[in-house]
Amino acid sequence: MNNQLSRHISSIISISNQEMNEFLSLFSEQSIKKKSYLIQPQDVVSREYYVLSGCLKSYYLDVHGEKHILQFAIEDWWISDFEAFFSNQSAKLYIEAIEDSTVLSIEKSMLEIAYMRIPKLERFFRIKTTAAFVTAHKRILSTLEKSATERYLDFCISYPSITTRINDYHVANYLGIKPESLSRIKKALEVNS
Amino acid sequence: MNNQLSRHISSIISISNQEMNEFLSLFSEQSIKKKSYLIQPQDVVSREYYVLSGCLKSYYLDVHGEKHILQFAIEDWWISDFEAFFSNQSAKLYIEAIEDSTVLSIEKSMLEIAYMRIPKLERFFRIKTTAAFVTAHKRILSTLEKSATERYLDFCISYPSITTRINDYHVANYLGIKPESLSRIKKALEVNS
DNA sequence: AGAAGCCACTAACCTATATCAAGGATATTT
DNA sequence: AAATATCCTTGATATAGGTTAGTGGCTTCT
Repeated sequence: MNNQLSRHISSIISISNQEMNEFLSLFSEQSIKKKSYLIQPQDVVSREYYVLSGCLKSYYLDVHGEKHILQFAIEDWWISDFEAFFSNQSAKLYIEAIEDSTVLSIEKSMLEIAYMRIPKLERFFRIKTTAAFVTAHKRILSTLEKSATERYLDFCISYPSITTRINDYHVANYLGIKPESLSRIKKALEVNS
Repeated sequence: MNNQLSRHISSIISISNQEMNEFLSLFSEQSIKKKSYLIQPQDVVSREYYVLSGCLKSYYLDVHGEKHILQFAIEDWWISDFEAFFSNQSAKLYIEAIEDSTVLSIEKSMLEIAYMRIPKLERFFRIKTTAAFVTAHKRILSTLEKSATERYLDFCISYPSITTRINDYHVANYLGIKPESLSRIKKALEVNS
């Protein structure tokens, strides 16, 4: 089936070819055009997505109309409205493609069946979730401790492949500052270098 | 062995008495006095902790000497320097008791053995980690979207049992503001109520 | 009970980032 | 290539929260 996802899984757990094929058969592939949505608020979130190519973002649109980006996802990353997916709530987030993208997705009920048939998958997703949890904690610490300038520099270092692909206002939304402020921050950094 | 932990586990997965006892036997119990530490920076973090009673916090002390609280933990919560624990790095965080507390702890190598003998535990910790991940994402959104006043009110609603037990400067450290600011915020809230 | 330290509050001033407004630069579409 | 929409930059002004400093009231220890 899909080589990219199978390599991704094999890098974390060992699993027989038969089990791998059985699991991969539960995924379906879809293309999504830039600026269109995989998920919008109120949707039932029955799927999580694995990115084969392209770039997407998940964000919350607050009552003032401000976007707040929770995560970006490029090749080999997983994305969904995880709160809604795990808790069977309706979506609060948008998942939007910021480049033409291709994703694989699996439905929650299929995933539960897979957990029963192939218990090792619990381990795979436990380890993936643990890494995501640690990343989220790092981001919390970063916002508590650091100035917008420092967070911008951290972002550029942590996600160089994303920084160069997306517009600055996405980065500003992620950092929790206004595009105008990011512009000023970048200007100040140029002067000092 | 320990009833409290066994109830906690049984609320999430079903597991035989024998497996439960085998797992619980891997934990050791310890008491810890208020203001003393389970973990300090540079420590090897080989254990994660389950709180039986009391209250602890995990925090990062930045280069300016500011504390930034990542999490509190009261009865039935898990706490550790998870980044260090999962990645086998030395600690960056302090875990400090803010009340006299009792905890159970398990060593990482023991946990790995338990995963092999009782694969259902992968499921238990996957589900716990997923919940923690979702909580962390909510906190990230909260800091992106909300003012300090709103976050303070959210905190009081989300963790009423913690708010009443700890000093305000802990809450300020958690919210990412100064105790002086929290004091002003509380005063402003009184006037408007 | 007295001393010491800790914690909450207040006030005046300071700074980083937001807000509002406008213009210029780059992409994208036709 | 022109037209249009997006994106970035800049300036003037506003504001939330930080900083510094002082006071007084609690705890906790002896």
